[in-house]
Amino acid sequence: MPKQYWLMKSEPDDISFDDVLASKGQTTSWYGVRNYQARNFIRDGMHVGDGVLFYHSSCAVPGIAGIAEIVSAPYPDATQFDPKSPYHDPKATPEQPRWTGIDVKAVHKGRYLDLKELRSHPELEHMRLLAKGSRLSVMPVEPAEWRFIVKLIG
DNA sequence: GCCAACGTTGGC
DNA sequence: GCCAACGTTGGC
Repeated sequence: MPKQYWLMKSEPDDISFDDVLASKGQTTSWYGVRNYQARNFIRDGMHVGDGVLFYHSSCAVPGIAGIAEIVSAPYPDATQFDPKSPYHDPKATPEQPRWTGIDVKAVHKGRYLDLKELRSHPELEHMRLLAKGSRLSVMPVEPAEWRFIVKLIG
């Protein structure tokens, strides 16, 4: 399985890249994805060792905050079973889970690439993130885009 | 807070 | 299966 690349959005007011860097093992459990397309990318596409662009959304300066890595297999997102969680799904059961989580480790923080800069590079004009109306919180990144962005981050 | 774009729900 | 109504995302 060749290494694949992903972009994952987090609201920094909730969990920022720095928060993950500061946490135990620099690793966080990615939970709360409640969109089927995004879920399918996690459940069916992600493997240990895949690269992740950690994106900050719904904040003052949206952009790519750092590089991360998938460090677990996908597993049922525990918050779906928790009635007290905002991510609770009454239709999900442990026997028939509906939503998927995965462990993500922060590996490198370089220069912050804000959205305006991302849009300024012709090399990135076809990024799914930048497509009109794109709202997915988890999406694939092309290897060429990944290499270009990693170079920019430094 | 606004609003465009997209996803989901539910009546029929 | 259609589609209107509603909810959410996320940049600005």
